[in-house]
Amino acid sequence: MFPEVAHELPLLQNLNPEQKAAVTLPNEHALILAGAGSGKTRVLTTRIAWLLSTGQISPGGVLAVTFTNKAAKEMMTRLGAMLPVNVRGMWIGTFHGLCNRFLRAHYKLANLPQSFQILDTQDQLSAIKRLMKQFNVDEERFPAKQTQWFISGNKEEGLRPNMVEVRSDEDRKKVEIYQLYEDQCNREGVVDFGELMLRSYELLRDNDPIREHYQRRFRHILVDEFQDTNKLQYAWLKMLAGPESSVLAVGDDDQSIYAFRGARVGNMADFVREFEVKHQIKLEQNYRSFSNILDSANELIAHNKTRLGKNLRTDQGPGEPVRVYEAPTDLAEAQWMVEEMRHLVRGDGPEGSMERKEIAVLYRSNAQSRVIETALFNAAVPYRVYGGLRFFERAEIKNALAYLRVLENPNDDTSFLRVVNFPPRGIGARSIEQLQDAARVAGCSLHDAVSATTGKAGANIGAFVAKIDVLRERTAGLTLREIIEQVLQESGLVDHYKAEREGADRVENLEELVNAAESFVTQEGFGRDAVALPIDEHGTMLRQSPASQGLDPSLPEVILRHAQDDRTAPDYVPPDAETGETLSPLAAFLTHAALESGDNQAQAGQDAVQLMTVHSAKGLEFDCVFITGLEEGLFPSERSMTEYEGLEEERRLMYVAITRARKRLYLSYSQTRLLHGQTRYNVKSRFFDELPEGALKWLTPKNQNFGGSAFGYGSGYPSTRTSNYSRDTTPSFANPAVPVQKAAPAHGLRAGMKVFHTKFGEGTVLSIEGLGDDARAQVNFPRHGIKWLALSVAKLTPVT
DNA sequence: CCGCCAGCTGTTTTT
DNA sequence: CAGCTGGCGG
Repeated sequence: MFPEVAHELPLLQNLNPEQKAAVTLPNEHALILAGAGSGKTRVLTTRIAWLLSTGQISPGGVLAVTFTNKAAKEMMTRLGAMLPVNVRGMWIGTFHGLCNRFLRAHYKLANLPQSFQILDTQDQLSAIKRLMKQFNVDEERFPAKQTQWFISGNKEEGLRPNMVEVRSDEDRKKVEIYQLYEDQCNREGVVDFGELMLRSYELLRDNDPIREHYQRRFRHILVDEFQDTNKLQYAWLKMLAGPESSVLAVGDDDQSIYAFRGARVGNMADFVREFEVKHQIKLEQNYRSFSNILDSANELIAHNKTRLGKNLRTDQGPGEPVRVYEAPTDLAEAQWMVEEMRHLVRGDGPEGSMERKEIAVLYRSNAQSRVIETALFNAAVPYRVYGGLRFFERAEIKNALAYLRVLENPNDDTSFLRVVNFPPRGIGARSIEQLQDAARVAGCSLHDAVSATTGKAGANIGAFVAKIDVLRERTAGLTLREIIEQVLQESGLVDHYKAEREGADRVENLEELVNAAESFVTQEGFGRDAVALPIDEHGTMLRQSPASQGLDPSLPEVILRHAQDDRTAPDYVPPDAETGETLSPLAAFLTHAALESGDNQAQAGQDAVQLMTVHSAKGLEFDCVFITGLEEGLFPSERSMTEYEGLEEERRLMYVAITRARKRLYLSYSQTRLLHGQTRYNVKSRFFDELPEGALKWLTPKNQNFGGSAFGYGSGYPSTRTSNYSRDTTPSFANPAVPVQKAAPAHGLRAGMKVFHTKFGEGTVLSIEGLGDDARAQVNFPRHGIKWLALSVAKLTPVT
């Protein structure tokens, strides 16, 4: 089948010209600049479906990579709905998930045990702490957190210890720790997230047959959220893309909000240059929001200097104006919001009632959720907070997993230490230290060092190890469910939490772990996350029986034909090519737990208002969105304001926030906010000055001061108490010039003001605290940095 | 060895 | 304000 025919495929119906162009691109590198709400995921999945159904590629030739499991799952679901193809056999997954799959397949070449386990961020930190203690590294000078950041940062740059540039003694020490950490991980047979990526990259780089095989295999590489890729991920993609491959990168530079964790928007420009990209398509048609919302987003983001350039448009009308609200306090802001929501849900607004789950409250930092939660709770409005600990990160779950990991791999010292005295069994720091010394001398794991330890100190530990070893023997041959049940019992975890006053939830979670394992086995089919390729270490593919290729028999003939040629698209766990050894269900489940940390909160099904940070809202959409705390120092955040780059990222963050809304958008801020136990006086965010006045509707007068005047809830509905202002609903509402009635503090300073100091020169007020003689201002002086100044002493004069 | 209390430190997050 | 960590006392 050829493109002319393909154009008639039902797949391509209802795509706009740009989308269609993107979906049917020739097999060459391409960059799709996909604006918010422009149907990005649809284009990606349709592209894959189109390639498959026109016979241009077989399922095994596709590699599609995302950042989150959620995105990967969505892609597979949507693809599965479009084509009767077994999506599990394709390489669709997260960067780390795919690297895991790759390393499992080539564990020998990667120098890893077949059942290597993955350290999450917590595990990594405790491994580093342990190591630093052991080597007497001064934790004052080298905080473990900072060391962790150093190590992961370098891995993400693709740098091994010997490649890190050393510019000071401190650097030298850090590199030394980095090296020791690597040795420790290798000894224990564990890898961290960065290692999954880095080792995959190096294996591809250093092994020609392997690289060439995968390059030949993956003729189509599709990358989602390309603007979020870091240096190593980019290098990895470059390594996988062969002369015959075409890379389709989809991204939006305006939605790059993860620079703080190593994402390089510059990868987009590099990609265009280094891959000699021939096709660049902009998806600017937005299917999500009304134009008042979209115009606001467009005008705001236009204030950024470094952009590839893109403007969203919509066919929908202006819709409602963007409502702006100023509150005297953070509590008042929250209460107003709750009141507003009740109207929306009750349905006395213009467009009928709204579901609670279609209302989202966004904020810059998690700390802001507290006041809002209080207000919602008091008003008995159901709500759900995103963020916080995910299922597999909870302490009780991590403890259970640690037992399981020690069963699977006795050399996993991190896990060993986590549970050696939990539940408490009389093993103290003293005995553990002894054990660690013994292990270091013998150059073995803690587990193996036990037999060498003698005396009283060793007795308890000996009992522990014996218990683990017995458990390992006894659970051999049992199902995953049975293994976990046994471990939960025999470890004493369940009993321990049952005895605890508030342990009921934890016991429940442990039971939930059994369920999770059960559904992992039945639904997922164990080990499917760890499908290895039937290829030997010379890069020779091993032939599979067609029946085992996991293909739906109802597939279009053309796909089947291709699939039969493709010997590397199985959907089951292939054994090791030499020994026939395969990953145990337990090891597979542990991998799953590390790579997919699970949902973060229960009661997902309930119709509840959604609370989350702007970051976690990325990729989601809601009928109604409240963006709260739009204050200088909060959003944009204080820390970002010193550098221009930082401010641009804050602006992109705001852009992401605005574009989450479909129908209704509220922006609010408060003059006063309780932060770190102190009242802070804030001014409204500069972002307000960057929005189109015509699209906004101020529910409170601009710059209103709340010095005692009666303050009504400006809900915008005629039926409720309103302020005297802004009752009309026309989108092009021009704000009347309201006289600024200021009861300004004696010093007359506000955050955001430029001031002059006789010694430090000109600076910007970041915040003001305290009243009267206690009043202090935090001022950022370009020359001298950020200073706190007592206003009764320092003479600051405003600069105009 | 366990529990308590003082002191500190507070963006954003996925894997 | 609050949650967490680490140090110290029982």
